[in-house]
Amino acid sequence: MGGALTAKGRATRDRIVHGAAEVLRDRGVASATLDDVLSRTGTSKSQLFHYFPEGKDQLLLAVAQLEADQVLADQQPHLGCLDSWDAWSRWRDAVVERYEEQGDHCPLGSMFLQIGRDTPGARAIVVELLRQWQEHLATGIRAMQEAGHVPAGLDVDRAAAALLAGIQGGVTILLSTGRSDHLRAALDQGIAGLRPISVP
Amino acid sequence: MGGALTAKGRATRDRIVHGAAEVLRDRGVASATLDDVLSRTGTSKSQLFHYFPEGKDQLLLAVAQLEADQVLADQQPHLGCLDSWDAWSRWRDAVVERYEEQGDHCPLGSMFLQIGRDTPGARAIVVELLRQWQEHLATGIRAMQEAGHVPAGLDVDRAAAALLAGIQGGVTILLSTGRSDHLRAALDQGIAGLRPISVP
DNA sequence: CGAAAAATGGACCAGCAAGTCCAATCCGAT
DNA sequence: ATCGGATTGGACTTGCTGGTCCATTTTTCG
Repeated sequence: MGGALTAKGRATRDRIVHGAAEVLRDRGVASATLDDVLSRTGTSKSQLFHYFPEGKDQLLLAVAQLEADQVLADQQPHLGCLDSWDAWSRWRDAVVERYEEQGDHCPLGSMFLQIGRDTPGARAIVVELLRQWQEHLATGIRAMQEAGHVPAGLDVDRAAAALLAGIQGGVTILLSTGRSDHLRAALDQGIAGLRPISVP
Repeated sequence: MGGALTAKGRATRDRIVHGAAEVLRDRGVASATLDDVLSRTGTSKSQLFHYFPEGKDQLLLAVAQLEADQVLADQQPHLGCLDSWDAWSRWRDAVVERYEEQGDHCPLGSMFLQIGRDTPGARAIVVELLRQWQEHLATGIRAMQEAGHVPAGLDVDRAAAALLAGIQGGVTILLSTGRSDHLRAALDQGIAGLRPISVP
């Protein structure tokens, strides 16, 4: 596995990972089998185990990483420049749209049930995703603070944490019920909480 | 299955369901087998399939219902009488404590990955749980409103939805990271959002 | 070119777990 | 007591799925 990977090999490996991601999206983690992946990607078992010697878990981990990267990528460029109320609003819409489109499957969430949350690699992926996500939010809030749009006294990290929790929960509920009301409410309230108190 | 259940039969059925719940908590849904349940409860396969003719899914569904009921029960009596700021504070502490103790497993969440979210029964259970939960919150907010502790103009259902989303997300993050910061932040901010704007 | 390394095909294996079946036993009602 | 239905025991079947193995082809590189 070291560095011995030709261009062809890398291509095959990528094909397997991406194909596996598709299969997991379609069939769900619980019922997706290696043979599904093989037939979808037109590869053989020996190839799969050649590139993922540790088997299914290793493949799932690779897919999890792929999906994790996608989560933040799908929120760009909005998430990267939260420096005006308008930008926050556009980001909000992007988040709602992304998860409404995603439908009723949760590529990342399901994966950790299968792999086990305490696997060294698995936990690291989700922790790192959450960290980066929250950092982006905090950066945005600080930018607003410096521009005087958000009260200076506001606890940035706490606000970012609460907002992130609201999103997570909103998505969870969207997955369970098919309705995005909670996600919208959480986003709106989270953002509203940043605004300075309007003195009548 | 109809009404033909003697006292002994009912006892056995209950023993199986509760034993299954224990096994799922210990081993996790993914790796729990029917044989685990049997050896834990000292029953035989024919008994299990006698009381759950539709097999494993039916058993999991029964366990899911059990766990769903437990979620709200564990928040009582606080959740039922959210009529003062002090009561809200006690409820908050109860929620945090409950989920900190629960550790890193999510009996309900994991179950739906296994059963499939679109199973007729599965979705109904979680939807009903969320509905009741949110209703309790809304009732509490309305009580506070009538007592004049919460601004009359506040959109109760929206606030309850956002708070519920925050809790869900906080718990999700607690499960993933082991830290309860987000849950606490979401609860605090959600409750703080109810308070009237303090005019300096 | 030619050898070594990488990539590939696909048959095969092993184990496990859900579900079936039938015989044996218990229990309540007549 | 006894008859019928409820309950129980546990061996057996069946299908699937992750994983192994080795022969073959392709690529790389001196």
